[in-house]
Amino acid sequence: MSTDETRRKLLDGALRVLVEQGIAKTSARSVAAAAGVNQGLVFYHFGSMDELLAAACRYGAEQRVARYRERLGAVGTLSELLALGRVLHEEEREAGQVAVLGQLLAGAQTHPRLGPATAAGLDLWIEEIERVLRRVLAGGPLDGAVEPAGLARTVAASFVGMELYEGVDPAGANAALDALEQLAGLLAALEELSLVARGAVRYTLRRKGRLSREV
Amino acid sequence: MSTDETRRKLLDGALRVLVEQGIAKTSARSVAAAAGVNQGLVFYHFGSMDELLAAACRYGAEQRVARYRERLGAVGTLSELLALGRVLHEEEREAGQVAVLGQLLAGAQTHPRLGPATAAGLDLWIEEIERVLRRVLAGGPLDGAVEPAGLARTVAASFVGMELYEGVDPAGANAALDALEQLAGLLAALEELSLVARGAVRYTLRRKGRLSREV
DNA sequence: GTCTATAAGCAGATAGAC
DNA sequence: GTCTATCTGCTTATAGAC
Repeated sequence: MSTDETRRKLLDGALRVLVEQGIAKTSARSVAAAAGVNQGLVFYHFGSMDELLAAACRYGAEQRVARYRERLGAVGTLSELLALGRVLHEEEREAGQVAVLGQLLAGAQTHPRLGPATAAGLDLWIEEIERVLRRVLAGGPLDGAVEPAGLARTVAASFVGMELYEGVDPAGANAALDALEQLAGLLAALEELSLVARGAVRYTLRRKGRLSREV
Repeated sequence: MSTDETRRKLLDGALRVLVEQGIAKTSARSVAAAAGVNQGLVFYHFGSMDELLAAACRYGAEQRVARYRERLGAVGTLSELLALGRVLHEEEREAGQVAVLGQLLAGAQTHPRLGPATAAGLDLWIEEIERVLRRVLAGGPLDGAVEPAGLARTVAASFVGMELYEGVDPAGANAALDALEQLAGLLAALEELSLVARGAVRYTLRRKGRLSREV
């Protein structure tokens, strides 16, 4: 069998075990079994379990982000971004892929090699989110008031937290997402304010921002 | 030694190992060593590791929530809540206690007994947050537009995600928190809008809400 | 590149002395 | 209630045949 094919099988197997059993049960044996290859090949191809997990993290994040790149690129308004967010959440929850990032984030505390790899995987998501946010916020009342780079990181981290929360309390997570939708809807609504109201809001936000910088 | 004292030592030991080594390295042996007691006592007092972890989760959450209950009760405005949130984040990050919830959330997928216990631990936080939100949002422009119960869950889940993110990218987490602060500051500023602007905003939000319910 | 076999060690959990 | 000793099974990782 070709090197690439076995490597790919192991990476897919690692992601599947992470999704189905969590980081605690993700061992060289369980991954090899899921991949349908011999256990020793984990170490032949990746050297250690840490390296396999790090590679799987990158591999999985690339796959998922590529899956949404086109749809994210088509987003032009905050409302559209919001709608895509809910779709994305449903699809990722079903596939269990965002929870994998949570598993790896938790495991990163023990496996030091895993920290940078997980951060890199998250960065792939953050990069896409930031690009969309920059486009969507431009010209609106939030333009200049919120840093897109930071907001993208907030969104990504919250998303991961939400997926982990969903694992222990699906009803609670649903209520949380509804509230988030309401909140984001309010922001989107701000963009449709009448001109006079918008002017007053912008004035107040600016004054507020200056004050808070002085304090 | 009394039953209670040994139990408490084991609970404290479990939390310490969870903070310092993560769920993956939290074993009966490591916890007993941290607690300074014999390994067999884990099973005498708790029956299994799952039960010990579940009990430690509740125990830790109760401790931490009690620590902030008074300060949370003194919060009267969104700005004050925001300021306390940042303080709370700093203190919890230092103690590593919120990351413990992340560790347990990740582990809950494998240890089924851990799921409900972790959800219960999170609920202690959510309950406090919800109470404050209800008080702070009352009368403001967001009153009636966002469900406090759902928003409290969003805040809690995002907080956990943020703590896990901080573990792999402290600079990124800091940028994320700054953006969150900007965003929350904008919401707080909305409460200080002039009367005419506030009326326009409320009108727009109501119309928007009705529309989105129709769609 | 892939296989089997195995080393060395840690896991959860229990039995029985004290 | 606490201790030691131990069972069983799983872990990462390697050596060496094919």
